[in-house]
Amino acid sequence: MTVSTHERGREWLTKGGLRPTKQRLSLAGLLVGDGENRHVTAEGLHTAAQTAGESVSLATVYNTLRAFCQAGLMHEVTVDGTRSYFDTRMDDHPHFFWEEENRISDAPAGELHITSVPTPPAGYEVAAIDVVVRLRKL
Amino acid sequence: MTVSTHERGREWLTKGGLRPTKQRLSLAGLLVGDGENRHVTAEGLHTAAQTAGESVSLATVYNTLRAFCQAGLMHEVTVDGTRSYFDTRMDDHPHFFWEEENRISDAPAGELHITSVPTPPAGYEVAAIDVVVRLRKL
DNA sequence: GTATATGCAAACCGTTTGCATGGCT
DNA sequence: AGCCATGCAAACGGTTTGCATATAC
Repeated sequence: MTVSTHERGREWLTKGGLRPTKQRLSLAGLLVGDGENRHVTAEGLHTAAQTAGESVSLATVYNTLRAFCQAGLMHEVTVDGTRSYFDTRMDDHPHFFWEEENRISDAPAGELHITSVPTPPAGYEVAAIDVVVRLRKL
Repeated sequence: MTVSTHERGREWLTKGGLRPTKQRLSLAGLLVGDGENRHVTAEGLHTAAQTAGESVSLATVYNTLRAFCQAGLMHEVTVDGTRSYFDTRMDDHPHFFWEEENRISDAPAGELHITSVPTPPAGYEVAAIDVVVRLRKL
């Protein structure tokens, strides 16, 4: 388990052309170690690292997440002005935002379809379409 | 012009059940005085008020925008973690986000259609669907 | 008169940065 | 050896808050 987790993290870093330092391996392991997509906040990932006994400073978590995004390994998702969310899944897809838990997750595939994307104004292109489905407890 | 601007602002406040103080009338006039929808940041509205010769403190702009939202007169739009945008148009509609100008506007009506909204998980309802089309200069 | 809105400045919170130290290749 | 990542703490920027004053009803 630990072995494959680390291997996966290491491969992931290699794919992004990033040097496999101890902290990056720790964080990469937490993010992609089990092959699932993950949605984290910097704070949350920092806590997860502490809990796992890894020593990574909060500043490094921020820097590392930024490096992962620049390397094309992750995605920043904006759903709430007060926090940044980072997603390991790279294709453009809709998210659920659980308002009372301050949490995001992928919206079930195929349940939301966008037809007829707006024509961008002259001189502009559509960089991405962010879709956030806000969920509220009944 | 000035007269009808003020009247519109006053009516708008009344509709939200808010006391028509001098500052609220100023801001309401700037927001809905010409009957158009507006997308503002707190900072931007504050500057607009200054320019118009109205004296409103930044804290009051924030408090007032929050009051307008709570009263159901406006909407907060999240497109960028670093700033809050407020929209006078109340129906659920997609936005353009102009990345290099840090500005939002309504996406042209009818050009984006969402079919088959995701089924909310048991115990939850869909509060809103936020759609942001990010535009980048070519 | 009473409740509520305003202004100011200070607190706040998530995020970023400067700089010295330590690790990777 | 040289470059780059890390950690810490301090700076940062947008937003909120506490408290005294002023205003609407």
